[in-house]
Amino acid sequence: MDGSIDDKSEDSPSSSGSSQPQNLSTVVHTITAVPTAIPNQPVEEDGEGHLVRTDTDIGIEKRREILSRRPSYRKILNELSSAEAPGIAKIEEDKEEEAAITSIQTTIPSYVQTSAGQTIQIAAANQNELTTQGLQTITMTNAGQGAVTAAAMPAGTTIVQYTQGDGSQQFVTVPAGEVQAYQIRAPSSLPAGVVMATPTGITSPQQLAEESARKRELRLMKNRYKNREAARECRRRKKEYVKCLETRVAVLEQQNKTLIEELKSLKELYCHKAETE
DNA sequence: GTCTGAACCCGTCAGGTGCT
DNA sequence: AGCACCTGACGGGTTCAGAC
Repeated sequence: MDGSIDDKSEDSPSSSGSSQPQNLSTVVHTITAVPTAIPNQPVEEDGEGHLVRTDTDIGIEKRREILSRRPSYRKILNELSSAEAPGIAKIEEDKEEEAAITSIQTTIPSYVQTSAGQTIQIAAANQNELTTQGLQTITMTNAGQGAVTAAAMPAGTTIVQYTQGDGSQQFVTVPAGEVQAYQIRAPSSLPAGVVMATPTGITSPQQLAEESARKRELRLMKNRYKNREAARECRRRKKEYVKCLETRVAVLEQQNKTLIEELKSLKELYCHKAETE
């Protein structure tokens, strides 16, 4: 790993526990390299309550063993439901779920990268409504702006404006001169709603390097988004799986009770019969 | 009112798995 | 081999109940 991106403060405003859509017009540009914990290594307490990683291979092997034995929740649950009693729901991508996923996809933010390596998030209420046709640029003169805005934006800052399908307008700002250097396009390789801005007329190696770094960052961003969704799904399935197991336990306990009762009554019947004979 | 620990949720990363 | 997907682990945030 070349250092992870600590984007919790801005890239993930919803990390507070509520999974709301990310705020409109959020500027996403904090990319801080921090040492990441290496997961999947055994952990020990250091005596002060702090967790310290150790290098014992036992933990790794154990985990491998567990991993190699454990199929996905989807598989487990589906097997359970096919082999077991009714009432245990199969995990499948029903239409409701698909609809939900679609709605998530259509509300994801869009990103435009600047040449400074910053990523500006364009939050579109519906990605289908984010069209290049709706894009306009306004170059600020820095005169007569409101106090806060003027202070935050240097002269010549360009505002990218786009109009959404519902008529509402969104603005993002880009440092002077950068917008002119970009073509806004939506490549098919990006997730829905992610707009990539590519500089035109790149010639120098430095620009190429910058561009490849930008592409890498966009790819990572795309992966993170996908993985975020995947993690949500995984947790949902896990919950469902646990619920299913709980239901199964309850059913089996009830069966057990019934069988014990049956055994009791049969025993009594047998004893009674033996006495009379 | 403040502290604290537990429970829960979320995003991210790494590594495994299955498919092409 | 490369890719997409899945899931465990981790760290951080929030909420809430109980102790002081």
